[in-house]
Amino acid sequence: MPDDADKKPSRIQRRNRSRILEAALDVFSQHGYRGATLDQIAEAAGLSKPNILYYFDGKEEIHVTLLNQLMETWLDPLVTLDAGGDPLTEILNYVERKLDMAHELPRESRLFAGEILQGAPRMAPHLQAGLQPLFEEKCAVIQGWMDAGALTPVDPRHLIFSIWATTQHYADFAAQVRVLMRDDPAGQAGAAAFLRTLFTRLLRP
Amino acid sequence: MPDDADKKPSRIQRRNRSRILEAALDVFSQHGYRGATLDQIAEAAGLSKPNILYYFDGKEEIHVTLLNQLMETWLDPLVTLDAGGDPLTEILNYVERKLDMAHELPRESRLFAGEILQGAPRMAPHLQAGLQPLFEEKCAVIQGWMDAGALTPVDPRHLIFSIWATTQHYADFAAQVRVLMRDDPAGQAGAAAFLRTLFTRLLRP
DNA sequence: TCGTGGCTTTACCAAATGGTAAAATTTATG
DNA sequence: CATAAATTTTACCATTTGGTAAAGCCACGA
Repeated sequence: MPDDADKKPSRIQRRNRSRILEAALDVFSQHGYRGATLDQIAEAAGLSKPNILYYFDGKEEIHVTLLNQLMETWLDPLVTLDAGGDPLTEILNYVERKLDMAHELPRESRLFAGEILQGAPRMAPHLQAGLQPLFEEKCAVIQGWMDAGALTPVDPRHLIFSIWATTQHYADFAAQVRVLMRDDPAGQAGAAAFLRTLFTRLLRP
Repeated sequence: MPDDADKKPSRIQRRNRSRILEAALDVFSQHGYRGATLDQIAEAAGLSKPNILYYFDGKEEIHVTLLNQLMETWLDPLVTLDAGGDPLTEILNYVERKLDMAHELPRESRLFAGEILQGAPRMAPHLQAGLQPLFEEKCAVIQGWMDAGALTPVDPRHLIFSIWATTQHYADFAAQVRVLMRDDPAGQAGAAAFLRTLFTRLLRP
């Protein structure tokens, strides 16, 4: 059993586990947890279903593993928001990084969105333990900037929500955006410019 | 067969069909299309599974019916955006109505979000035929306001996306918002105030 | 009261799906 | 090379699930 946590994984184990996770990201993000099947994941990974169950204890473990890995990547832009930097620049850089992620990692964004949409049944602990402390830390940083008069005072919590919502929208609602933008190739740059304006005008004192 | 479109439905038919749709909204919005089962819907509706299939041809027809009904409600606030009104007031009223809907009809919001998230497999035609023309009409209205100098000029398409994203976020990501707001009872009013500030500062010339 | 047609239940079914046992095969190791 | 360990395949299985057939029930008009 490669699931034993005490031994270091072999070359084959690392390769196959990452193949499985890559395939599972595709399938889960497109069909949701329940909509994804082990057969689909197996085919996308180029492995047999029992072979997949040799590497993971079950469908749920694959999903949870994916979600855990995702949390790091996902929170990284917020982690790097620097209390010592220029306030408005820091916020605008955060927005830009989140928007880049929506464009570069749409599957991850949709996987996350699907999980939250259904009430975070397999992620509630991670939200509580991983996201909440970081969120409150950065809210305090932003509140400090506002108290110092460096930013227009607004509720930092809703500010962060609005950044998440507006950036992730381009990944999570891509099907809708595609229809309404009629494949405008300047769409991505347009979104960046719009959001820069939006948050600059909100926050510049 | 009550599915025949030529006869007017009986009292019982109307009652049971609406029971089924109400139950299905609960179940589909919570578990997604594939995650929902006819048994769950049947139990929630207080009917037997074959009885449900007496009123609807199958699972997919229930889902599509729900989506079709939803479209009207969903687009109504945008429909009522009035080219003759005061531009900023019209936009802020639109934001407010969308936010109210997110709070009052979260199941509908999540049903819609889930469908788009998975690429709108059962809704693409409706987006094209129902949403797109309305979207472009209202974009033109907003563009007109901007050209007249009544609003700060920004891309109206991204403006509308940002309104959808920020308002629906409170319904679609409620599980996350709940954790991070720690059940702050002033949360709803806070969101309304924040969004009013956000879009006022963006758009007021 | 007796049909008749609309509605509901009972008893199923075939396919899909998550998962397992164990044989077969490949890979690493002495 | 020989042997043990790791990996993969083959052949299954039990449950769930969307759906159906047909018998039974019930309200209502003649």
